[in-house]
Amino acid sequence: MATRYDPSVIEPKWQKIWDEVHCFEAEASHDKPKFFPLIEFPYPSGAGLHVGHPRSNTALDIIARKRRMEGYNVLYPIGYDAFGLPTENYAIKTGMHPRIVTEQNIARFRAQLKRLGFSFDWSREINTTDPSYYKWTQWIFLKLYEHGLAYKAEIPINFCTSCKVGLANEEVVDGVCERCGGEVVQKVRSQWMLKITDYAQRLIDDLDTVDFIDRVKVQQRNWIGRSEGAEVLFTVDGLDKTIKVYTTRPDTLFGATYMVISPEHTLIDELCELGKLENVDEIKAYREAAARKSDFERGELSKEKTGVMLKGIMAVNPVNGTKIPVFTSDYVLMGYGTGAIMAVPAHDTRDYDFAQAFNLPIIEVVSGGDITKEAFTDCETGKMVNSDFLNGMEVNDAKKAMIDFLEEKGIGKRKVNYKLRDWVFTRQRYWGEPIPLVHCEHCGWVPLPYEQLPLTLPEIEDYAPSDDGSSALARATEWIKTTCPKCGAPATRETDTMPNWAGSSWYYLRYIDPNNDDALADKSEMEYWLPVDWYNGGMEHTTLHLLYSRFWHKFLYDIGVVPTAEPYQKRTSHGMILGETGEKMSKSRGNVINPDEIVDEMGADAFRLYEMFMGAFDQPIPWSTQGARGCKRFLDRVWRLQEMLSDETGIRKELACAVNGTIKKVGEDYERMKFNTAIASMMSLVNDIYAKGDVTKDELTVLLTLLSPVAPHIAEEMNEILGNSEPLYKAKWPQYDESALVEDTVELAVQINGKVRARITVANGADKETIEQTALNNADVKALTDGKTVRKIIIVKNIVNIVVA
RNA sequence: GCGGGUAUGGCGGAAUUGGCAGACGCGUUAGAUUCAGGUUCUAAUAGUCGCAAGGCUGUGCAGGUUCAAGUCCUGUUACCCGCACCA
Repeated sequence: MATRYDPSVIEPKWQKIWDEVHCFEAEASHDKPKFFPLIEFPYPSGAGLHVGHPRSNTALDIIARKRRMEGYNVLYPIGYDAFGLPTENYAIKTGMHPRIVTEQNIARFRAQLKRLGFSFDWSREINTTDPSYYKWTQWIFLKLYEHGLAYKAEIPINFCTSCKVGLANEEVVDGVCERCGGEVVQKVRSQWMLKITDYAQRLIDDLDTVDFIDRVKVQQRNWIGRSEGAEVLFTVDGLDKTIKVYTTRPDTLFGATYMVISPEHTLIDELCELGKLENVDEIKAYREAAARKSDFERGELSKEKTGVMLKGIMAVNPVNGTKIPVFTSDYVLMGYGTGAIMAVPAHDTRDYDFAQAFNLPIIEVVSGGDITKEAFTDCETGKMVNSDFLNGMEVNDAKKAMIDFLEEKGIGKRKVNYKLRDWVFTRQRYWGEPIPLVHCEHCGWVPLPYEQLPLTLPEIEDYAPSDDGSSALARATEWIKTTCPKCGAPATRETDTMPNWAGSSWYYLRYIDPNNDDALADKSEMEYWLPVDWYNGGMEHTTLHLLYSRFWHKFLYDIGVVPTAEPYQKRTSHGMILGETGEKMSKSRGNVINPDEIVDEMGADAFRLYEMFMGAFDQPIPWSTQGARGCKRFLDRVWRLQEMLSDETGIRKELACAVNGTIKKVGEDYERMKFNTAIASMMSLVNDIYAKGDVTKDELTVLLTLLSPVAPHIAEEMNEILGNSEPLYKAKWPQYDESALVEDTVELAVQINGKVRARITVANGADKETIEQTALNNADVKALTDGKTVRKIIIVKNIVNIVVA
C-alpha cells in the first residue's frame, strides 16, 4: 500500500510548502513569549557548506521547531558574513569583482542550506557586504570614534609578507599568518585601534550574569587575563629619571637585584640623548636584532635569555636604597605592564634563568624553597625573610603590607593589569567596510556626517594590496579625494578597511529589524527580542568573536542604543566533526565530506539525524558515512510503520509506558542538547512497536511529532499520509502522562554482597517487608544464603542488596 | 610552563543524587526471505573458563572510602584543545 520512502521527492515538496506558507517567519505581534536562537552565520567560501555547519544549524533548528510547537514566537535567522580575505584573494586571482564572487558563493550556500530544511526565517536574511547593512557597521564605528573609543596609533603590527596585510595578534598562529601560513614580521604602521581595554573589567564581571558553558567563560577570562599587583617607581641613580615597573609580587621587592627594560623602552632613547650610556652601539644592535624578531621568535627563544646591560647607570631600589644594574632584554615585552620589570631571581623563573646566565646575585626573600636549585614561586606556603618589616609574614599578607607601604611613601600604588590589548581595527584590504573618516590638513581626522553613510566601496580594477602594504583603495584616487566635512578644504579618505570581525560583532541586532533604514534596529523590537536566548557556535569563536561582540554590545548599551547589557543569554558549543580516521577534516588531507553528496545518497533527514546521533554534541567526533546509513535505515523503518497500522485508536496500554517515556526523554534531552540519546530513545520506541507488530494512528503521530524537529520532511509526509488534519508545523508539542510511566510490576535485581545473583518481580510500590521476603525466598538466593547470617538488606531503586556473612 | 578537556567492547557512544556497565547505532557472524542485493527479517556479539548450567575478570594505571564505585577521595599516565617570557 505505502510507497517507498523517497527523500528526493518528499524533501523538496515540504521545503516548497514551508516557503509558501511562511510558517517559520517570526510573527510581528509581541503577544507571545519570544525565543531568539542564533547560530554563527557562515562565511560563504567558495568551498561550499561543510559538515560542521549543519551540526550547529540542526541543533538549534531542533530547539526552534520545538519552541514553536510549544507556543513561542521564534526568530531563527540566517545571514552571511561575507567580507574578508578568502573572497578577495579569489577575486585577485580570477579578476572577478569580489561582490560577484560573494553573490555566487551566497547563492550556493543558500541553496545548500535550503536543501537541508532548516526552519530559518528567510525573510530576514542579511549580508554584511550589503551597503544597507554596512551602513550601520560604519555608524557604530563613528559612534565609537565620537566617544573616544577609536583612535589612531603608530604601533608595530604583525604584517603578513604574503597577504601583505596587517594582522591582529590573534590572527598570528605559531608565528605565521593564520590564513595563508606566510611569514609574519613586525612593521610599524598607523592603525585605527578600538579601546576594548576600557571594557576589560566589565567583560569579566558580566560573565556572572550569563549562562555560557564553563569552558567558554574560562577562556574569556583567560584571554582578558586580569592580574592584581602594584606599580612601583624606581629612580635612576643621580638622574632625574624614574623607571616604573608593574609587579604581581610586591612582597618580593627586597629581593630585586636588577632591572630589565624592554628593548623598545623609551628610557634607552632618553639616556642616549643625555649621553649617559657607555655601550650605546651594543644596546642599539641588540634593539635592532630584537625588532627583527617576531613575537613568536621572541617566545621561541625562551630557554636562552639574552640581554645587554645599560652600562653607566644604576637604578635605586626604593625600599632599601640598594643600587642595582639595569639591563635590556627581549624577555620583557613593551606591550604588557610598563615594559619594565624589577627582577627578583629568587622567586621568578625567568628572572632566575637570566640571573644565572649573567651571574647576578639571587637573594631569597621568601623561605620554603631551595633557591640554589630553582626559583621558589609558591605564594601559599612561604614566609618572608630578608625583608625588613615584612619578615615573618605570609606572602599574601606581605603583598598587602608592601602596597600599603608604597602608597604611604608615594613610590607605588595598587594596580590591576590585563593581558587584553586594544583591538587593531584596520586592514589594508579592499574587501571590507570602508572607514568613514577623512583626513583634513587643517582639522585632522574628521568623521563623515551620519547622513552620508553608507560610504560605499569604489569600483576599481585591481583588488590586490600595494607592495608598500597599503590597501588597493589607496590607488582609487578619485574616491580618495574629497572635501573636509568640517571646513570644506580638500581632504583625503582613509584607505584602510575594517576587519572581518566588524560585521559579525552586531549581526544578531540586524536580524531583529533587517530593513530599517533609520536605525540599526527599532527600539521596541529590540526590547522584545533581546537578548539572544541561545547562541550556538564553534569553540574557535568563543574568545575573539564573542569578546568583540560583547564589547560592541556593551558600548551600544552605554549609549542607549540597545536595552540589555549582554547580547547573548546562553552560549553553547558543538564539537568539531573530524575525518573518518579522527583527524581534522581538511582539503589537504582529502578527507572532507561534502554535505550535498550525503543528501544525494540518503536525504537531508537522514543527514540531519546522523549529525545529531553521531555522538555527544559538545565533543569532537569522527565522521562515519556508514553510521549515517544506519540513520537512513532507521528512517526506512519508521516509514514502514505505515504498513503496520492497527484499527485500534489512542495510546494502548501495552505501549503507554514506552510512548510516554519517550515523550519525556526526548523533550528533556533536546533541551540539554543530548540529541544522541533522544534519538536512541526514539529508535527504542520503534523497536518496541516492531516487537509488538502493530501501531495505532495516535501512537505513530506522537512518534512523528517527536521526530519532526530532527527529521522534519519525513515526519510531515507521514503525518499527511496518516490523514491528520493539521501539518506538524502547526502541531503542539506532546505532553506525557506521568501516571502511564508507572508499570504495574517491577523487576528488581537481587544482589548478595554487591553481586547480582537473582531477579525478582514484585508489584509496583510493594512494601519493604514483601520485597525482603520475596528476595529471601528466591531459590537462587536461598542457595547462596543457606547457612549464612543475613546482616543487612538494603533496598534502593531497583536493587535489593543482601549483605551476608 | 599555565588553563581547559578526554580516557568505557572491533568502532561511535549510553549509564539522574554512587545503585543491574556496555542503552542506541555501526561493524561482524549465523540463519531466513529474495532471480539478485549496498533489501528486509530473526538471532548472537566485552574478555575468559566450561559440552552445558554456570563461574571468574572487566570502564587508562595504582591505592582508598562504601552494603554498593565508570561515577566520590589520594596519587599517577597518555592523548586532545587553547594560551604561552603577561612580570
